[in-house]
Amino acid sequence: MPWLMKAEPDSRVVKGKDVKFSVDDFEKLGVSQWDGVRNHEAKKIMKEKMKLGDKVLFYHSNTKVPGVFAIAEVAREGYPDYTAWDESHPYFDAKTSKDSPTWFMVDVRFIERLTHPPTLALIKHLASLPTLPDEISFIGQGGFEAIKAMQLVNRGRLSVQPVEQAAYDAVVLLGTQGGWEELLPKTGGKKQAPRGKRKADVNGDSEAKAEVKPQVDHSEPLGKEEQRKTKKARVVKAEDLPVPDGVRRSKRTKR
DNA sequence: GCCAACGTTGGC
DNA sequence: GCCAACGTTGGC
Repeated sequence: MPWLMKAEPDSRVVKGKDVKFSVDDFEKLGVSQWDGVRNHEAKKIMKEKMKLGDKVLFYHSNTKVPGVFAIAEVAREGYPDYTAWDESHPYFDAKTSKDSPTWFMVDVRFIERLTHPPTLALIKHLASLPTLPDEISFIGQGGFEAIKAMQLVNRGRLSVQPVEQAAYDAVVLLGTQGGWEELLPKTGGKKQAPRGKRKADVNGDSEAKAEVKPQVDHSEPLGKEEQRKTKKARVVKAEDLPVPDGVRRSKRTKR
């Protein structure tokens, strides 16, 4: 089964380290570890569901133009995300032990860029249409329906999510063929549908991009622990495994 | 076990 | 930078 994985292409500093990972970074790296995911549902997918060779839509999130920028594939199946044990790491989790790892990751291999990266705006727009537009009839009715059902549209916050084969095929076709640009409302238009008010929504105004997000203090022995942290995937090169001598091979800061 | 408060995600 | 959505926490 294909998957969609989100990464943040813009710089964002966590615990003094930049956690950005863009399609450019990915292409240069070739194979990346998908570490830093701190959400149990996403973890479960990586630990148990993703299989060698499965295709992946590489998605840019929390950025100016969110969308699918490349395709990739699973290069190594789930194994413990050791970054959770490194206290200097942005996504250190004091509650996990090496004896029973809580967090898992996979390795993902870059395959190729999409020449017409399907944007979230496009995907949402298509999802809102009653019928398949002629301009993109090449995705077929099945592809159209599958896009409507994408979790990306219906469930924004999961950073690793399953994608139906038909949706994967349609997104790749859109990204390869293009021809959908005119379908979108012109720039400047804020087109988002009004969102419903929740009765008791409190928002502690969290970050703005590029802001240094204070790392959660794990020093306290109490509580319900790790479950709360949902961190976006941050990725390091596969060769950058924990090595005894601590040789730093990557120029990207990590741990 | 319900549900209000809280904190994070992530689009805009 | 703002704030809706939504997962999680914790009081009761």
